[in-house]
Amino acid sequence: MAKRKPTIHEVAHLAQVGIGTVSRVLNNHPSVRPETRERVLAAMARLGYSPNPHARRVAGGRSYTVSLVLPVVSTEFYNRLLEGIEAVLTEERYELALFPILSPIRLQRYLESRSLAYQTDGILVSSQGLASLLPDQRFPTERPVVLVDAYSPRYDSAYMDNRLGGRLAAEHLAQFPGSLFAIQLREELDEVLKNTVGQERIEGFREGLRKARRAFPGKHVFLSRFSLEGGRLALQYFMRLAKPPYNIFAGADLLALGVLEEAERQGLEVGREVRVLGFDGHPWTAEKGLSTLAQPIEEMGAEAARLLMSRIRGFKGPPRARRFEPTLVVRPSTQGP
Amino acid sequence: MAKRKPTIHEVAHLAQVGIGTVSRVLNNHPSVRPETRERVLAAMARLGYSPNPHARRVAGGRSYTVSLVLPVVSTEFYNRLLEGIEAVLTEERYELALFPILSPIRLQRYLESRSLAYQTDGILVSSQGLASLLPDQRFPTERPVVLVDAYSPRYDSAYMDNRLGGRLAAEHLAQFPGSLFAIQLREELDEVLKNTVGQERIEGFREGLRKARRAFPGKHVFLSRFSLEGGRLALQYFMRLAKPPYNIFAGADLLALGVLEEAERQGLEVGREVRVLGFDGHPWTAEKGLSTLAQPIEEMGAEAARLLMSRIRGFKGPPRARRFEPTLVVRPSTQGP
DNA sequence: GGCCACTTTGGAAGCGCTTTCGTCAAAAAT
DNA sequence: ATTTTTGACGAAAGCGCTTCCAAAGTGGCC
Repeated sequence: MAKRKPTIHEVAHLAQVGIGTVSRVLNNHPSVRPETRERVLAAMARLGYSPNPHARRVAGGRSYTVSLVLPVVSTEFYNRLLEGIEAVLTEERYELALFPILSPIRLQRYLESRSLAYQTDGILVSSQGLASLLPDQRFPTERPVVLVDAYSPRYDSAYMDNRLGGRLAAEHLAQFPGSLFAIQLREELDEVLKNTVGQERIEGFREGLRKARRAFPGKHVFLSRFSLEGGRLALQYFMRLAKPPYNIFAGADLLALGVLEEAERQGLEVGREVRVLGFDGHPWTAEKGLSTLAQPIEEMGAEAARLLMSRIRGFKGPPRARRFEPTLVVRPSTQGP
Repeated sequence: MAKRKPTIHEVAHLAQVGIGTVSRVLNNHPSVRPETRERVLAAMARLGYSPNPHARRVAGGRSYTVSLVLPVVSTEFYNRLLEGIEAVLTEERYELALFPILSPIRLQRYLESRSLAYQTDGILVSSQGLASLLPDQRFPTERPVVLVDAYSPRYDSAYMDNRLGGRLAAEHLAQFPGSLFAIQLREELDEVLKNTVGQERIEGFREGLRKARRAFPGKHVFLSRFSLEGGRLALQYFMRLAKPPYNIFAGADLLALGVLEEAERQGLEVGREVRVLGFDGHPWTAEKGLSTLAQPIEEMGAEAARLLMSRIRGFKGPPRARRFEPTLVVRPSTQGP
């Protein structure tokens, strides 16, 4: 009963043009007169037309689809990353297929799957952990690969300078009296999928403190999973080590939030006795008054998508690297109430 | 340079048959003589042929793809669920597209997307949280929907009887001396995406204890996120409430593991002073000696896939419900070392 | 005014399959 | 032995698009 979806022919008929012209409008081909394009677009709107992607694919010999391989970890992070990627792809009339890698086995299976051969014109691989699992030689199929939130000299990469973030954290916190502490993020996933961001951030922090000539003993680092509880346990641990004030660099916003909660429970005044700085720049940090290192995640995603599209279009140059910088956002949690 | 992939024509030529016959072999059509089928299969193997899915789709007018909408939570759970689903789909020569819903917004967007209209012949929606977000009237497109790990009278459902699991836990733990405790799982995600499994399990537990005439005050329930730390904090909390032995029903294996770790730190003997029962039946519970309520997750996934395939094939009956039961697996954590 | 070089357009060919239709031979029924 | 039914299969007709090619239109320039 459901009436068939309109095809390119109906649109062509209604707009009084040939099917070739309709197709050209669909693909943003330059040689269509503006007024013709208008007519065609109007006809498409009238009919509620949208192209059948499968037909496009078989005719065009391409999939018009890009896939994203991602570990399943921080949802908020990926939410934002996807925003950026999709913004670009939509413009390009491309679709996105997600491949959440829940285990190394799945990555293997994905790489070998027929999906790759047909479904995808290019592949985005996110996270250093997954990137390091990529085969050394060359990718199984000839599809271009771009790394996002990861770096390798062998592939185009769009990555975050976590080390710089650590240094900025150090510069900021070093100005306050009291001892310095850090919570290092340890990824929860499988060994093989583990990320290196936690380590990088701490290394940068250490580097910055050295430059500022501030003491930072090894035991002042608390290793924690990505969880609220981790932040609470960290503050408890720090309190056994030293007296206030505490200046804490948390490897992630969620950890910093845990610190805030625990500080309240312990009756410590945030911004004076406990200063804490997060990492990520999630929207909710604003309302919580949490200082943080904001990451331009969407921009990073968008740039990765652009790099991939240029490869799909045939770009052949050597691997390109795009570095993104976190920026310090100061809020009450590190400047008093 | 990459030589073109072989097509159905080459296979037909090599096997000395018509292209129609090759297609029939591909689709398990009954009217092909076994020896002919052999010849065709041999030819496909020789050429390394695999059909172009896009061409199938445009010619067949179907997508040969099913999509799974899932919240991103417990990785291990979904890992196993996917095993079951894919086992069935592979047999059916179907593919699976994943739609991890990272936020309610994304669900909305997905339901409205063109993807649904073309990419998918049917939809699996997992988790009660997502299921309850489905539109009340009817699904946007006419595609069949099957719920997995969720129940609704309006859709075919394959679901786990979590309440039964709770009752089994109660029966088992009630036989031991000492007080009874429970850790209730609270999902971490957005309010809207939250699951009800934690609540169901505890309700069943409560029910079972009532039947066994065992006391179970409200404060004996510790509410926790899905994390190792949650289990540790829970045991600390219970220790403030009562003396050993503790008989603990943890709403998830990971929480139970946290209890085990904390018990060791506190010097409590597992199996005598602390008895703990998990939920899920993950592979690693065996090596940890953890008693658990094993869920037939793969079977549930497979059954959901079957329900969906039958709908895709045109089955029109009223919604069907398939209930799956967790089974008690007793290990040292609840029977002494 | 006439010629050339673009620009714009219509339509046919083809992408690799599924499916329908008709044929032919073998099996079953008369 | 003849007719009818059935089963196996080849060939052709699409599926809805992209793209190529040739034709028509447009303007600039001498």
